[in-house]
Amino acid sequence: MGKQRQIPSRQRILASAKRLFARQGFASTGVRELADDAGVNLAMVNYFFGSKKELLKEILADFFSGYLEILRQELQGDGSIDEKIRRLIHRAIAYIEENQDSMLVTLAELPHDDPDITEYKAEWAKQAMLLINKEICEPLGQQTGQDISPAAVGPLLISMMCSRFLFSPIIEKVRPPFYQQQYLSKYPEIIEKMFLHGIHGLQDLTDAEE
Amino acid sequence: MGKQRQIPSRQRILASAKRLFARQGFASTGVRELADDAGVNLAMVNYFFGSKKELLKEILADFFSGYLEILRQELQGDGSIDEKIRRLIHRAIAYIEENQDSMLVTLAELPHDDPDITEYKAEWAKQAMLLINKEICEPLGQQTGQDISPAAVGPLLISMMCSRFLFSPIIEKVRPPFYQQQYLSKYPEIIEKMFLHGIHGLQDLTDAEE
DNA sequence: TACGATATTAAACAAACGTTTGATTATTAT
DNA sequence: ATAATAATCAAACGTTTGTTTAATATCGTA
Repeated sequence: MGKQRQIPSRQRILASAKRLFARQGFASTGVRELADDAGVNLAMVNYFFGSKKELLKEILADFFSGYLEILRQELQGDGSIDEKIRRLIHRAIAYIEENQDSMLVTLAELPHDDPDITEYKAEWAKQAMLLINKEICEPLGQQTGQDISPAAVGPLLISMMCSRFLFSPIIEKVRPPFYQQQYLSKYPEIIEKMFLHGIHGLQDLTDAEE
Repeated sequence: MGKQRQIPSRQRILASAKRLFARQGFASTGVRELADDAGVNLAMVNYFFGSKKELLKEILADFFSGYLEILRQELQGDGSIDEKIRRLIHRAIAYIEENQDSMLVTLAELPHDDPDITEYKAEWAKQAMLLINKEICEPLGQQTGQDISPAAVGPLLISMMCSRFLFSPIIEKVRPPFYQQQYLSKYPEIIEKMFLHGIHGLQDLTDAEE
């Protein structure tokens, strides 16, 4: 039928889960609906993943580890702080765009205090903040004398990078008059400038590249 | 028993709903659990609100309209753009902090495409973007020559202001070493400086007030 | 007191939920 | 070809879901 025989069932379930969880929420998506969408039998979900919640955990863990890996690679590299931040933002946004659904699932589950999942999130946040503290907050503090908490900068950074994707389902419905195709391609640049120099730093992005 | 007789049932349901929806998610919170938490009979939820979803709608609509009202009052006031933005950010963050649970419910429901609720969100987003375009983007464009889309600025602004509250349930679990009481009181200032001048504009907030 | 309206209650409803089972088919290695 | 392993399937499990109903209680007002 519609189900592509090439792709193994496990991957199809995972792909459907990301899309459905992102659009309807984890709790609002039934296992039957998920199995139908993936074109597999109902029992296959628990066969491959053990339970519905374990499936969610895998989606979260995947997104977490991917983001953390980018954080490591780009922040521990060479160059000035600004250059590091620039690289990080551009790569992270590309990653978020590629894994948009996973990100939406992760973000929607962030405030929930399910004990099974809380540990994942806490461990991830801890490591991310350690990195940001060492590579951004401390160096920046030595330059300017201020001390800013990674507990403020970390959430701020990721919130800024995700903002477009969090609101895009809505914005697309308001298309005329405000949906401008142009700004999408400049999005990473906007976030980079905003994070470094705020809304007054956006001046020099209209024409010049970099 | 534990239920305070002074407060009418309808309000108690609403209060419990905000807290439970924020901590467990809307779909994961059963009507029975909600009724028990509020100390009312199961049937009272549908008696007052019609349905579980209508209850959610009321929470969303309340938060939406409150935010929009602040946007109107502060952006259409007197002063330079920077002053307007400053006022807006400080008042909006206070509002978000007061209605933290409502905000978390709203934010978690943002990406979901339930047709019943989508219209609410779209209408709200449209009006917010109209305001931001007229009072921020257009004036700023005349000053600096650039044109930035309200479809970028609107989501960015609210994402930045909410970042702390979105991650606070997690951050509190990572307390040592990064949870610093100090930064909480400076949070509105941090967001204000970040939005206007980026991370390099944070220098002058350590000692001086304003 | 008696009335109409509002509020509260216990009980029941069908539908959907996540999960498990045991049999059957495919696939792989011997 | 045969045995072992993995994958798929229909069916059923017991709960829990949101909602409704009809009876009762509470209250302000005439």
